[in-house]
Amino acid sequence: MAASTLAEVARLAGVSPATASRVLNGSARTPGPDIAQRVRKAADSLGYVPNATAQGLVKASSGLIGLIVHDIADPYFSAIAHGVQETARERHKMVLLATTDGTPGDEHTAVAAFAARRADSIVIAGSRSTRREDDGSNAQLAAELDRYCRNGGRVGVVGHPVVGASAAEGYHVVAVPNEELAAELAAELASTHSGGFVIIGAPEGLLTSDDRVRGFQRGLAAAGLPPAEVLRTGFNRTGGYEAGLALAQGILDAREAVQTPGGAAARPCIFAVNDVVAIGVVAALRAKGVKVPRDVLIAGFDDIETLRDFRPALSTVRLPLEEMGRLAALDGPAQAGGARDCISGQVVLRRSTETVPATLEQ
Amino acid sequence: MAASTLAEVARLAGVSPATASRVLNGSARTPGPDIAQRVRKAADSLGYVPNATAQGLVKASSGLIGLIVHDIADPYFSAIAHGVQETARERHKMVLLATTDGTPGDEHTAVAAFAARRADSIVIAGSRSTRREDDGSNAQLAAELDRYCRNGGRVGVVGHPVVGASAAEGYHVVAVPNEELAAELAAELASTHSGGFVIIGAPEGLLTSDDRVRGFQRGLAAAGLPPAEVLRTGFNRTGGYEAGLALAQGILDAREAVQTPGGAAARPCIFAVNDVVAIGVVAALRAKGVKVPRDVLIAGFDDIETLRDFRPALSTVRLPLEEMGRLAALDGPAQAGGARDCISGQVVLRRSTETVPATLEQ
DNA sequence: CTGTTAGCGCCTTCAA
DNA sequence: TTGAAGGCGCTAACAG
Repeated sequence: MAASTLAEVARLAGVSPATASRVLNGSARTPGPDIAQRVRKAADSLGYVPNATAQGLVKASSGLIGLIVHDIADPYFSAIAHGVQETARERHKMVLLATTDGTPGDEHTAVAAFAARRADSIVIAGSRSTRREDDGSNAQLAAELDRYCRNGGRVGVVGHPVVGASAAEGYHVVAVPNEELAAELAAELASTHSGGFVIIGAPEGLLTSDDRVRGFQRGLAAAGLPPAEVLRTGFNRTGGYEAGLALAQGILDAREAVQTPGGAAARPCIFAVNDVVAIGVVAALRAKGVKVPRDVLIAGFDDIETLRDFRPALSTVRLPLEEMGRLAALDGPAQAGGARDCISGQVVLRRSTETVPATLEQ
Repeated sequence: MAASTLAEVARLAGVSPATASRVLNGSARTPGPDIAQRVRKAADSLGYVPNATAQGLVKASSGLIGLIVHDIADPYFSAIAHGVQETARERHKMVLLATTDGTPGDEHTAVAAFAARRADSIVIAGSRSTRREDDGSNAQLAAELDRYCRNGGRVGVVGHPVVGASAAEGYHVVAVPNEELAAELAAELASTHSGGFVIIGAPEGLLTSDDRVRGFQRGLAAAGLPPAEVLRTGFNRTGGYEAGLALAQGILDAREAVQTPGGAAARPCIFAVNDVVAIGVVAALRAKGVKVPRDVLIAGFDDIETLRDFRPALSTVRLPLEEMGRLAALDGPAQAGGARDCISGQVVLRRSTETVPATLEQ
């Protein structure tokens, strides 16, 4: 049994569908007050719910914002989703959700699905890749987005522009100064830490990770330090955990070795390219008996909500995740001219990189 | 500029729209191979994207699943959302997201919006309330859902049935044995813990919280213990934090007092009605210098993903959150007969309730 | 196997 | 101010 239609309401109210339509939606001005009353009563008694699908067909706008994330249960993405949702709310739109599990090939499918539903705009979060194996997916995604924009759709991307996408009308990037912030972080750490540095990054070709690695190295260089060793691993907690396991023994050995000569000066400092990875690293280290910051320092990136109650308190770079989502869901940058909003982050040092003498640590 | 239409494709291919439609979608069987080829090429060259809106209008199904949560950034809800998304994926549907910030009044609005978009089904997560002030919202929500179901919509609710909703066709509850599990938890804790118990619950009338409080008390009673004191606070981290602050001084005082007589036997055990609240409590306690489990034991409920890396490891009741979402998004219970699926949970004891002698603790 | 016809529910010209 | 007519893009019946 289908819902009642505008025609039924009109018939019951003894008016034409057109009139009913004018009353029930804000078409210019509501007709005669008496008529309006009748129509409204009829609609009410029938439990009339306007068919947004049909409305969307005749109007241009569908009132939908498409959102693409890797995993909605990941705190990084759910924070961004929260921001997108806020924009949607204040614009009286709804959010359509698609998840890709990080598979680039699924992105263009999602875009096509959104385009098919005539979403007013699309927000893409999640790291871009320039890896050889993703060339095909990138091309497909770029083509799909291009077409979508050409048809009047708006696209907001969090982080990097989609690889290969032409800077078409309606294409909008919320840029994150990953490199600069990573450099700042490195500078801050270098100012208090004298030991070696290790970077735990995602596989090369993941732009977000690459930027952060590059920035961190640049920061070290600027401080006159040698480049950090780079470990490549999965861009998630599991990847971090594996990297942590790989590092643990070395750290313990080094600690033993140094015990004799003098002090804990040699404890290394780890930079994980995001908090989720950092958390995985810490978990592995803890499992192996390595203590932070006693035996090793560590910093992450993003400042996800989870960190609020994570111990040891993790040094990181705070990103305004919700605002990034909010901005990406808007139709374009605040200032006209370039299709690019740039947000700002902030280095946040916490206990995980405190370099107080080891003897004072528990 | 609008996207190209089926008619354009048909014209370019020199066939009728009907034929083009048959080729581009799986209508029975694709027409002549040569024709099909032509149509496909035409569609390709025009960058044709079928208009799902129009398709939804003529067909019954819109391919949409509506999901209502309090806050998508809350790990409890994002885990459920993940499950819903999984079902959506395997059914080739998309998820429409609505958030209410816990405001019951927003729920019926969201349902109406979903109904307007002709969502195939709606999933509602988030605690039901029987508080007086929510009577109106409950009634509106029940009415809206009823109408939606009558029109052929399917509703899946996580936790409690919507207050006042008639058990209509298409209405489906994924029941959580909150009371039983809380009782089990109490029993387990009572078997190793001899001190007093304190429950930190949400305001009375929030069904999930009420069930857990009741179950916990029942479990204590079954173990021959007196009922726990119940503290009412907000059903979120902030509420937990405030409750924690309120408890901290008393715990410290009690600890001092007991120091003289004998041992740490009197340290209390806190049961927070969910993990998020428990985390807030722990944060407050930590800020006040109260250590867990040295000075106080604490357990939560849900086993959200965040707990994986939370220290001290928090005792809790594990709920299959993703599966709950998955089930709620299915059209009905596995076994026919009653519109009710019941999932099962499991008490998980971790360090936060370990009762080893205080002297062995760090 | 293909093309024609008739709507799905609604809005927006137009004419009255 | 109100009603009638046409069409948004697509599909499902019918014809041919």
